[in-house]
Amino acid sequence: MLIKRPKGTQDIIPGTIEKWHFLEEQIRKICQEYGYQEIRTPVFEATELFQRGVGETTDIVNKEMYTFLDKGQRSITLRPEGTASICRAYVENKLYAQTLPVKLYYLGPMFRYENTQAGRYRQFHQFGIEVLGVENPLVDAEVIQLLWDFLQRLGLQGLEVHINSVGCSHCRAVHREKLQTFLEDRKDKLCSDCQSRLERNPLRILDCKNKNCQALTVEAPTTLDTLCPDCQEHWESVQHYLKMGDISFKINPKLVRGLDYYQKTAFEVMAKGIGAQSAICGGGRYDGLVEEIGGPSTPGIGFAVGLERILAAMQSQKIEIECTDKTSVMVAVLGDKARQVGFQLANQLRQRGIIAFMDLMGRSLKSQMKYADRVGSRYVLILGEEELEKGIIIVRDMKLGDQKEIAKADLIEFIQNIDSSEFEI
RNA sequence: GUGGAUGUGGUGAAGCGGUUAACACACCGGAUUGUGGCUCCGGCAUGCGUGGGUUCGAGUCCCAUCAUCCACCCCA
Repeated sequence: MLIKRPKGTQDIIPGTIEKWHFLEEQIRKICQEYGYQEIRTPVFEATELFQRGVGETTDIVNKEMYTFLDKGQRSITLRPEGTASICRAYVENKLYAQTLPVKLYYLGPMFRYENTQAGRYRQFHQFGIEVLGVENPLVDAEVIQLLWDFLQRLGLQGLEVHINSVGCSHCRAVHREKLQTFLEDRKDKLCSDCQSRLERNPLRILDCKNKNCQALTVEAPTTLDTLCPDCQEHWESVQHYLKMGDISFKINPKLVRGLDYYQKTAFEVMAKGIGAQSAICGGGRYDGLVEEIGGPSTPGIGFAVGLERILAAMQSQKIEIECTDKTSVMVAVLGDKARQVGFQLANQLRQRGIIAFMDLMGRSLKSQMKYADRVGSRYVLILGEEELEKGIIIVRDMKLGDQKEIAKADLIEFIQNIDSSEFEI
């Protein structure tokens, strides 16, 4: 093997692609039901978009971006997530001039330069939704509701929805100070990562995985402790609506998303069965992001789910994705003349919307039968010299193991109206 | 970026210094003239990730390198 696929990428081949089709169908269906419209943005953007949008202090921007210079010396980055691009598109296409809210969904590949492991890839796929223009906490609940609904429809069990409020920029500033004061005394005991976080982004210390740091932050002030009256009201309202929606959620005051743009509501969904990874979805509110990108002050909220992780969770829970094979017709021929007639026949069948194909390998009749069996064709049309002379075609039902002679002139109609009872003795 | 495991045909895998690299599945072909699923027979690795080295001799030992998987960090 001379050339292999790049690390962390995947070929989705027949046998697996059906699962993706199924997921994609479910996504489109539920989004339509909730009144969301699809948006497609480029898979690469100006690097600056993510630096500003996702945030300079994040891991994504610091170490995970696929960045390169194009031939015009522009710094380009393969999108590591969807929200920044969508806010950019919202501003660039002046969607804010349309009836609000703007409710969008997207589906496609994202890129992050990381070392791979179970449930983690360099090219992976996300489905996400974004609602722009709504401050009302009702939308926070609706977004989580859609998410929950989606996951339930897939049949996933044992999921945990964690939610938190990280407050607005005002309460964040208050919290930041309190937290820094609190941690200042214990600075020496923090891990080296957290020591540098203390200055740049102390909030992230709260969800450090280091056991030491976790112990140190047990008593630390959380964002929930320092919410301003507005944020507090919003937070309570979100919970109220969620309870109405019959969603079981856990309040996790230590939940801090890895992206800088989140404000107020933040949430994650955890699942088992995807290796050391557990998050299958993350989301939250990003009220300042559109403005940051140069648009009008616009509230926003959304989430993104990892499709590979959804599929992994489904597989570990043994949730079968049904792939119904459509009935197909295989045209088996014997001899050159028959092949030509068969070629036309297959064409005619396809014109009527029937799945029909021939052997392309020049196989013997026996092998053609075998092939039809392998690929699961329900019917085989057998056409040889004899049949040509008599002006008939043999129609064999592979499932019942019966066959019938049909006049060539009647064949198309016969296949179209086929009913397996025709073959029963 | 760091650590661990593994690398033999399409797949799963034997082989653990010595003639032509087991076996199973898959695939292809055949078992009297034109018919699948069962059975039987036959075919299918000039090579054991790659490059060095040790040795009379290496898939089998040593070194390097690459790749894959898993884990840390973080996230989808």
